[in-house]
Amino acid sequence: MPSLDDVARAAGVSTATVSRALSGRGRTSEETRERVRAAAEELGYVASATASSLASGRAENIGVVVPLMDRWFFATVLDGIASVLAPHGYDITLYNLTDDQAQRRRLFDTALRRGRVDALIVLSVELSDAEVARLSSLGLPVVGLGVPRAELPGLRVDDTAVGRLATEHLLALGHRDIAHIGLSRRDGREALDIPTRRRQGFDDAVAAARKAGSTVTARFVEADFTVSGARRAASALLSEPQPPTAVFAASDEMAYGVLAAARDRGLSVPGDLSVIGVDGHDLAALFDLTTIDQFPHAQGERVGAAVLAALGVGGVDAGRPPEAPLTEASLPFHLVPRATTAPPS
Amino acid sequence: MPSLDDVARAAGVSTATVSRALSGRGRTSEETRERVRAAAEELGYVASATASSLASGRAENIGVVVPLMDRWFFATVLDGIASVLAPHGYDITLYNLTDDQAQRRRLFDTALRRGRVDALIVLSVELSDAEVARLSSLGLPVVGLGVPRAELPGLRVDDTAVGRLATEHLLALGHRDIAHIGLSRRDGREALDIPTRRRQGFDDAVAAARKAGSTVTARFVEADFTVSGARRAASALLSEPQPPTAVFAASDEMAYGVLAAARDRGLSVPGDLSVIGVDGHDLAALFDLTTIDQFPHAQGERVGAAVLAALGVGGVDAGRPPEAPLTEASLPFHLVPRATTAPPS
DNA sequence: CTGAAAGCGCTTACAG
DNA sequence: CTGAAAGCGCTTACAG
Repeated sequence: MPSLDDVARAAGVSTATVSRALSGRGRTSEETRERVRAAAEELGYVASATASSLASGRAENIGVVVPLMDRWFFATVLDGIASVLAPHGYDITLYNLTDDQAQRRRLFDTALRRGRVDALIVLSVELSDAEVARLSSLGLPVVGLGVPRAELPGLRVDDTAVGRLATEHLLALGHRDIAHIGLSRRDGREALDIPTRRRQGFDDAVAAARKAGSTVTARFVEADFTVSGARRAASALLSEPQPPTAVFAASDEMAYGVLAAARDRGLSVPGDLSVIGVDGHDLAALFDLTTIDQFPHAQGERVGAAVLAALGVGGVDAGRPPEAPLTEASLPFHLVPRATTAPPS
Repeated sequence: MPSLDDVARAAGVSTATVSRALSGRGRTSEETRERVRAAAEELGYVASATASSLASGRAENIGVVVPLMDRWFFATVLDGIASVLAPHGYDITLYNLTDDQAQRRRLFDTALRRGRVDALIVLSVELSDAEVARLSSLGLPVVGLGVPRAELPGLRVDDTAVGRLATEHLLALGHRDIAHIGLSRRDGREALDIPTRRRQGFDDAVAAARKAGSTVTARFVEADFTVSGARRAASALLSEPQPPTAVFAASDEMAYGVLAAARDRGLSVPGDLSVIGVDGHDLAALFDLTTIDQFPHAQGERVGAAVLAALGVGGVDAGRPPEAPLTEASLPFHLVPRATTAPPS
């Protein structure tokens, strides 16, 4: 691999000039720039990322902290992030955050503190106070996506509104016995996480319907965010003497589990049971699943653009203080009615 | 962020000693090592990744080249890779390889040549000769997974055998009119890519059955590797006057498309049509889909272990020349019979 | 606009 | 076992 010196020698200028000509930082005459470029091209020179970032303090690399890399949602968001970062020359390094405490310590105490990235994107993980403090002490721009922490600037969907919308859809169809399958943390602390917000929206919509005079039976069933978890929970629910006529599942994958449980028990959808999910999953159309699409790819693009803005990279947004638009729960979502929801028979 | 100097001062030793004590490279007295560790701990010191890699030539970072980051298969493989690399302190930087030529040039001519990674994992992408040459000129260990290139050491499944196994399963059930939905490149060049190999297996199995005296009708239908692509292709196929009694889809996601097409046309599965896929997809159990599982998570673990071995990291394998086991098509796969395949009625 | 030189924060022969 | 010193390959004030 050729070095800066090789290019300098070939072009007959100093290394300083080569650096300036190639990076575009600092002045260079048009003519010199051309000569340097030609020499670099000729030699196949590419600046060493590590030398460059040691000298400049810029890593041109963004860290992305993800839970569950193999989940469709995160993979899709990641694809969205990459699609906006790559054209600006930023690489992405991946940090997988699991529930394993030793691994989390390794991540927060070591991996993230090695100065490898210019900024961090954190995707819907729940962080302890100590972890949030760790993140702040990094001295880097950190942008969250769906992170339930007011301290971190971040983008998110208004998941309470999402839960409300899903529930209202079922109520509007005439359902009066509705179950919500999801998660809910009511451990004293202010619960801002996505599952709890969705459940809150469910509760709110039910309360509003009751206030308006409807008699609504509402149940909440806990299940983890997987197909099989929801399938088990739904199986139990549907074998009760008086099963609900509609289920709001907290994610599309959970909704698939509900569909499977209904099929297992010989219930027809939407004849015997209406089902609605959340996400806009890849296969939702295949299942004809009514869902609330939250455009995960676009979310990735937005959060990617947000870090670029925080770093002062790119177009008009450069340098703009990103706080204002970032702390809002402003990401779009949209009800997609399909064949798994209908009026109760 | 504290630096090496700070630690050296606090521990009352030279920076050289700190470096040795903390990295474990070179001799240090037990006592000094402890003192240095304590000082580092106390200060919260973590070595700068960029300075360290500039000085040592080791980046402790592995590049992973992926097509289609949002595909379940690749996300799962990636998760497997991360699970073996992270415990060894290796980070992962992601390089998304699309079909966009400009983007590919940027990747091969610049991004990969910046010296950011110690080794590269390349996941089932098809590379031009120039790109393979680029990869070799990097002077780094490169390990492929499902890359159809003899020049690159790599792991792969014997996809011809996979295609044969799927087809034999249908033949063994008694099907004599079988279609394969997939891809096949017959452009003169030796076609070693996964889709073509699977089709080759299909052809081989059919030929063998004929040789053994069976009268078999076999058709090949081209479709891209998506649910909707396969759905369209299957729709056309199933509306022919004499549709096949069984379909071998080249991936599980394609099989989902076939199931949807059958449902669209009111055909029952497996009553009117048997369907088999390949992958061992997340949702295959949900669909009761017969498939050939290829254990993608384990594939990721294997290829992760292979690069570690190539770098001489970790246990017994360190330094072992990885060529021999790596060029074989030795990754396991397994038929998982479920409810979408049965004898023809 | 261009160059000489210091410096980014580590690692590693080389001596002792 | 430990330290002084060179060096990894760039970038960037500072002069001119």
